[in-house]
Amino acid sequence: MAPGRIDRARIVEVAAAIADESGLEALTMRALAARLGVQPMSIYHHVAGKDAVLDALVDRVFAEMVLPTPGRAWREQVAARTRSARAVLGRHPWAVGLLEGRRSPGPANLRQHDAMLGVLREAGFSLELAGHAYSLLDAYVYGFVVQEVSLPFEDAPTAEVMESIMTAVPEGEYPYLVEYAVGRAFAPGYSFGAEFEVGLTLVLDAIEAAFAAEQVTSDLSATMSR
Amino acid sequence: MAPGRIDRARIVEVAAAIADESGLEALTMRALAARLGVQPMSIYHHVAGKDAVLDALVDRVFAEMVLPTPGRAWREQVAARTRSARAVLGRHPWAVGLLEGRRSPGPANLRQHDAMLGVLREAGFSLELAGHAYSLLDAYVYGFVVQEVSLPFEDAPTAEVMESIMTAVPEGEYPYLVEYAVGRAFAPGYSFGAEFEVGLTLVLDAIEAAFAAEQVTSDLSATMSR
DNA sequence: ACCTGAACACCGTTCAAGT
DNA sequence: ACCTGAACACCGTTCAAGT
Repeated sequence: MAPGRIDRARIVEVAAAIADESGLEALTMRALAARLGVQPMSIYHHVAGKDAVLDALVDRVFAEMVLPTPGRAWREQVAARTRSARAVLGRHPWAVGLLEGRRSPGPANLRQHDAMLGVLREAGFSLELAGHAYSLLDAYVYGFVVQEVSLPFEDAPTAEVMESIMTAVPEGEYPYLVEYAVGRAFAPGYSFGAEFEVGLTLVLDAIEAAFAAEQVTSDLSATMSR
Repeated sequence: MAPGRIDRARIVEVAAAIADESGLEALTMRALAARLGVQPMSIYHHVAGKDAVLDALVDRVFAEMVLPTPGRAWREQVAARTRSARAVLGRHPWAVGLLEGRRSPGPANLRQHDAMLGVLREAGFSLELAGHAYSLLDAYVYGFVVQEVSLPFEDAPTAEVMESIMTAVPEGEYPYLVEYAVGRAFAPGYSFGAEFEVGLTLVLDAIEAAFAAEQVTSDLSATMSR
């Protein structure tokens, strides 16, 4: 591509690269322009402003997630898309913060919603229960990622980090927290990331149970109306 | 208080007021100073910088949440604190966005963690299961609030909003989403907020079942070692 | 000890001008 | 049609100075 030739897609692509590499606060219109080899004002010829770039960025993230496909094994489809969503949001840790307050879902976001509802509906979920299930699953993914990106350390804490945290805690102030840190969170082999599958299983179990209960009721009413 | 006399507590209090009234983007050091009746630079005498103000702001939010107290009825205690967390985060919609990437939990945050783990441990949860349960519950609350603050409308959508959303959607692109909107989300009486209790019940049911399963195993091993 | 004035190195965006 | 230069009204923060 010739320098100075830019379009909407390229702007969003470069914006994502900057955010991935240097964080959201490094993503300024001026930095974006510099990386595109163009003056800041040129960008405004292709997008309405920074907010439009951020909206597009969020939708780009949704586009990276796997789309579930309807079929008999709803649980596997839903699990796959939920794992994918978590992985994608983990790869772009700025994305979940960007989500907050952004009230204009893009096409990729809508497509995700549509596909998830489709899987549940085709599996036989009522409209109500499909809504409950999707809202719970999405809340879980978003919330888990929020937790992950606000851990006081990245990946596993080093011995020094653990030491500094423990000494910073006033003696006896947080007994259960200390018990948990010593006995589990700071124990060798523990990683917070592994909690994801545990929670996902609990959530899916709960949804499966609710679905089973619904099936029983609808079978019953079908029988009764016969 | 005499004008020009400021301290850390007052700075954080006024910062919260600005964010509540006008959003996070309105919270600038200069606006904060103006409202405190002081020059911008005076603030730096009491806090390290804007980041310290934001950290304090987050902890102020945690301090607003109800603290669970240990007791026999763990499920009620946990439900109460989870509802309280959701209500508080809903009252300060900027808070959940602030959480992201903030890796220095304050005392009120630690106290919340400690109290929740305390309730579960005193009820007989193993360290592992207490961790699973708390991580799931917190993910649910954070994620639910993220969803709530990124709905395409505030509270219930007006007829015009619904109309404009529906006409903006390409014909037949999102069949399941349209079905859900027409049949449920835009139906009279529906409010997304009500999904919270449904999801919370599912989450608590799942935790209760896991706890029961754990009790059975530990009773069994107690019997076998006799 | 606490507050201030001036300044620095940034922002996003408007507007009028270039080609 | 697309890009630019200069400017405006902001930011957070440093530094040296006041009281």
